[in-house]
Amino acid sequence: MSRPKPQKRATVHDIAAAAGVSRGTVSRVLNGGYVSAEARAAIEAAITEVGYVPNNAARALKMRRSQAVAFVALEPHSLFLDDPNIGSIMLGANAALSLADHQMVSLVVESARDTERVARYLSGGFVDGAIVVSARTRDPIIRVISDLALPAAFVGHPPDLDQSIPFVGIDNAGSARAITTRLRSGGRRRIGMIAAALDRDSGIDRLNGFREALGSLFDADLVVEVPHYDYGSGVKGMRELLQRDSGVDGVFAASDAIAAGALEALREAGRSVPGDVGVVGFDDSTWAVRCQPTLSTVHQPAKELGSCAAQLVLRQLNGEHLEPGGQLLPTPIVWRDSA
Amino acid sequence: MSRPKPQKRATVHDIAAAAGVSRGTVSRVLNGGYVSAEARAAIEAAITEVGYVPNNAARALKMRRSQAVAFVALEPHSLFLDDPNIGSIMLGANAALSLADHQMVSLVVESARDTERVARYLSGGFVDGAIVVSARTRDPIIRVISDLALPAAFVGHPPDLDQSIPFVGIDNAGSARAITTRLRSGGRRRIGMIAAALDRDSGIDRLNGFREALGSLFDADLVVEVPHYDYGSGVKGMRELLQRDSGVDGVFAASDAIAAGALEALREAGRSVPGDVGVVGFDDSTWAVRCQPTLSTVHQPAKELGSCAAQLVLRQLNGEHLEPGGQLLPTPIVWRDSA
DNA sequence: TACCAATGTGTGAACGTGCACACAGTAGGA
DNA sequence: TCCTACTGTGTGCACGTTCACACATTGGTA
Repeated sequence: MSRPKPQKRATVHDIAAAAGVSRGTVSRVLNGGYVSAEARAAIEAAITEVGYVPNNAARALKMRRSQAVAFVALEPHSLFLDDPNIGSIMLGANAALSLADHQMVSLVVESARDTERVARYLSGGFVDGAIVVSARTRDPIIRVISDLALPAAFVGHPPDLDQSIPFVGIDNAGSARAITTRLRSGGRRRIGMIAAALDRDSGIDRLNGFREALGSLFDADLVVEVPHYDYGSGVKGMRELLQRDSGVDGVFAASDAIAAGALEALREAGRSVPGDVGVVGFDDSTWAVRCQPTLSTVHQPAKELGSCAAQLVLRQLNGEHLEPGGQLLPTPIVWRDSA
Repeated sequence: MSRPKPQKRATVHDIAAAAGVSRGTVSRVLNGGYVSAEARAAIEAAITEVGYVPNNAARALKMRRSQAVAFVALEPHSLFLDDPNIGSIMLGANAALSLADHQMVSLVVESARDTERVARYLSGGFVDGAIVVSARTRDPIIRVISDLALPAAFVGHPPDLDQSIPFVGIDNAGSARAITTRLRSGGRRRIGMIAAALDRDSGIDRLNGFREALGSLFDADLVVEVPHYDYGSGVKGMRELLQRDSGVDGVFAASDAIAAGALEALREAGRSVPGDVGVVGFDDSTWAVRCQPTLSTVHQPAKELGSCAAQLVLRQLNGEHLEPGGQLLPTPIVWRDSA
């Protein structure tokens, strides 16, 4: 595994020599400062001629800044493919970082091997900060960031999140309460839930909100737990729910993908939606409009979540001291056909 | 915008001092070499005590290698959200790079501003190579990579691709021909196509394959062009196709998302599928199984595309000289209910 | 004349790392 | 005894950049 060095590239020295000046002057042309018109012209000519590009690694070493921010997706396999929010969050973060002339680099964490490598990468000076999405309780990455005091922001927050790290999220409990209440106000009495991802704040809070909204109507037997927010979990979860109680007339699915799966299972079982059973989801993802019937759901401002998280990191990078805690973005309910 | 430097971090000097040895010995502990047992023990103790982490930026500068490979997604907005393949390709690439202990960093290019910044990033020494997905004809990024002679691989290849850059793809024309032929062999006569992304090789080749398969049956009037591979384009495209000829009995959609949209438009128009109209898609994405009816489609080995592209980059990084050209992965046809 | 400010340029040091080299001590064989 | 091989350690340099400083020239003012 002997790896040949890449071919030599032009440096500030080379263009200084070509333009007949010193490297200091070249640096001033690149970064601003007093430079005479003729020197500037000669240097710019030399730069375009040899096709010089500055070496970011050297700059990062000297400046202790890379102008890059990591976007860490702590996602198991299926989620990354089925969760439509992650893409929107990324695009929102990228847009905000782009405006501040920062490069977003996104890192996928799938395995333990990935975790260790990403931790090394984050601590190695290649990035100035990090946006962390969908962290689970006690994820090692959180520890690394906290130990390093790397400027960071979370999208959603795990229960044991270090209080010094700011976050942006939505009011999962409140939103779940609101949509469950509306479902209930339609006159439905036997309302179940397909709960998912109970190792994350989002999963736990949605379940809590559901329980609060039902009050005395709540029946723990009508809560089916599935591991992930995906379609397949929805199909299985709904089958299980029907088996536990064939009289359910309402279902709160912890995500749109789960709701779509539930619709499939209900079709299988010959139940009509919303006639026999009302179904509501969560996310307002592309799933919501392509289902039959279209889903009533909680709109999640994914793009805004991304850009807000980016802002939180950028503000820390500018030396601002953020008061601890986070902010919650509003989540309007979208009422469609499924309930 | 005065930005404070991050707090000082421990360096090799610090742990050398703490362990009572020289920096060279510390370096040998980290990278292998002759070190006595007691020196090693003292150094390792010092490392864990002060929580030392090596500075990758300095290492990258010295070694001219970063152990990182860029994954460049040249995707307009809608595609990144609607194309399920991009996620699988990413995961495949990440897995392969992970095994070789390389960090995958993915960069999103949405705007002209992004293009310029990503070009700078790629040329700045932060990555050793690049995987480029879904490049369009004459994309500036291609030029940058080619000028820099950055080890790279493409997933799919634009028509004017520099021959020295290897690629991995699928036989779009052959696959389109195959599935169109099977659709035709069911006895259908008025077969249309919803063609998309005609500024890319994939879009062009799928259209060509369709034309070849139909031969004399081909009617240019039954080809509707839409800009993207997404659901919305499918709905609009199918409406347009029905307007042009209400007698169509078969449709080849350039992607599963488009096919799903077409199903929606057909439902709107009161046509049954596959009774009145047979529909086939392309990608075998999650769309295919969640449609009603489920889609007959071309399976695209997204994960393998990602890992193959990663291998191509890794081989160049190991100094291997690749013969020009690319490789095409097989694409089995999956026959389901929609045709 | 002497002094200061403004403009323009060159030089040395440092960021943190890895590697080549020099050097020291020990052991074994001719 | 001398030469060589092996193990172990310290030092100087280079990677490419930016910044602080020194220095030079000009023109205006006390």
